[in-house]
Amino acid sequence: MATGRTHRPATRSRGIPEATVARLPLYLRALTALSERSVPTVSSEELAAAAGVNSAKLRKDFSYLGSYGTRGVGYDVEYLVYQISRELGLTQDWPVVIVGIGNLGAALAGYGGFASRGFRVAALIDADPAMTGKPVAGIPVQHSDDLEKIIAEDGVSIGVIATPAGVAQAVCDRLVAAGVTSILNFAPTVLSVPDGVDVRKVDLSIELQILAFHEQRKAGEEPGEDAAPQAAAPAAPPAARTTAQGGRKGPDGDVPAVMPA
Amino acid sequence: MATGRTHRPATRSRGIPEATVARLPLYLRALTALSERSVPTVSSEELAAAAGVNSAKLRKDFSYLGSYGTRGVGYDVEYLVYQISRELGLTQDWPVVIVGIGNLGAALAGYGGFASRGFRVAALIDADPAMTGKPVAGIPVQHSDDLEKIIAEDGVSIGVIATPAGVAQAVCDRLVAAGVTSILNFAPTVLSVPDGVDVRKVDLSIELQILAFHEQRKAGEEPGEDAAPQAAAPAAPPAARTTAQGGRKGPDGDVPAVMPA
DNA sequence: GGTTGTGAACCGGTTCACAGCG
DNA sequence: CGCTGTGAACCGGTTCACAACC
Repeated sequence: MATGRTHRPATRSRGIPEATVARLPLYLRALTALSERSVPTVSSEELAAAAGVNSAKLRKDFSYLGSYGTRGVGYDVEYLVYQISRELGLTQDWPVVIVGIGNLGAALAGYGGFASRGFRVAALIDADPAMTGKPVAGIPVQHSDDLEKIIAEDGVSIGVIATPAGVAQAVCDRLVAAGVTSILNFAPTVLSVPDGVDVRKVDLSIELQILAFHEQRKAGEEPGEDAAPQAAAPAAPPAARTTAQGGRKGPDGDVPAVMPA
Repeated sequence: MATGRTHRPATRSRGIPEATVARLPLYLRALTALSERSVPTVSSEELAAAAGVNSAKLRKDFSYLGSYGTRGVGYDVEYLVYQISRELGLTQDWPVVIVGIGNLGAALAGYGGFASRGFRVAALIDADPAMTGKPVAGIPVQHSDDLEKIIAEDGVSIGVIATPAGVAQAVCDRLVAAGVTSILNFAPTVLSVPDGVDVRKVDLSIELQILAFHEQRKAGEEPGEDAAPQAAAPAAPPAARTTAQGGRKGPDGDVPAVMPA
């Protein structure tokens, strides 16, 4: 989530927890698969397994949508597919623009999951004049000069930013000014937007770093093998750290005398 | 589930909250930018703004790492960069394999943020023999037959899956069997892995659906009443389902074909 | 003065366990 | 019976606000 608050004006009626909303697409995917196999009903247990969550959580999630199940039986697959789709707003068509048609943008344009589920790539936009007119994934790239016009004409409210980090904020500002109120950001930058605009980010490098953290810990936990290869440190002790870490240090003493040098 | 206990074996000492870990990369990025501008110190307030969080949260996060700040002054940028890097395990080199060199895989291979920060693309792997040997982002693609060998030889512990959903689980299984213990999954599937293996997923379509949910709500909030447009509803209420169980829905059930798939 | 570090209150979300119902 | 729906306990994380310290 980005800056400011946008949510819940005390509207307790439509109050679906954010965590639940984030899982609905997961349930929907599992249900769609069941639907394709013509499975008529599922129990919370089965569906939960397919979605990779536990059944209590799933039932609680569904309870926010209403009582769509049948005790002793389970959930009607088709019915639930429809209810979740509607709740997520997928019964309507969402035109989306992708800005920045580099490797990533091109990959996104061709991504299958994009076209499905009510999302439609309304336009591909790039600042490079050499790209203009070139079809990518069957859609001709348009020049960013026309960004505002494109958004207005197609009534686009969702924008995907796949530009270099350096221009992401500028692109974001233009998108927002043109009327976009939801942004999916692939650029490694923190975007700031006015209230009422939602931003979600997808950041490869952050994900990898989180994995590295756990990976490192796994290595350190193993028997004998001691962690912390402790590479050469960029020598940068805290300015006036002279008097030692007298008081508290960390959760538990951290490494002895943090001194890199 | 052998021990039921998975990760975090009562990690009392090194107990950094998961939410904090997820933010460290963000702080690191902001700090790196400051470092490049030769800024010597930052206050929690400034750094928090740059990272898009609030300062209390940032200070609390840092408190889990240790007392690395100076009261009345702030944090030493270089020192903090080092400490966070070390905490995240970025002071060592992490060889990574990318499996599935389609549009997305190729984009990832060339992604800048990948190479930086201690991650190194050790190999690109694809099942298509026509791809074998072809250089992508300067790295020759290898055939998936050699997956196990590649992982063993390079000591790869992090794998990125960018294959079609249909083969993602199979690829995952092979990666894990070969010794990979952290997986970043771009395929729209729930992967199941044994205990001790971490999986993080990046799912474009889920992100879009979450945005659509909020977008829909924004549209509905404007007027005083929240009566949804309500498209043609499917006849499948749970109540009347008493005996209808046997008569299955069959091919085009009664629900509007909301999605292609 | 300024800013960190942190106990304590608070809040959202998860899990438990069982009542309710088919 | 079996399975859903949900109140209540629980837990992790966020925010508050202030004491500790430079």
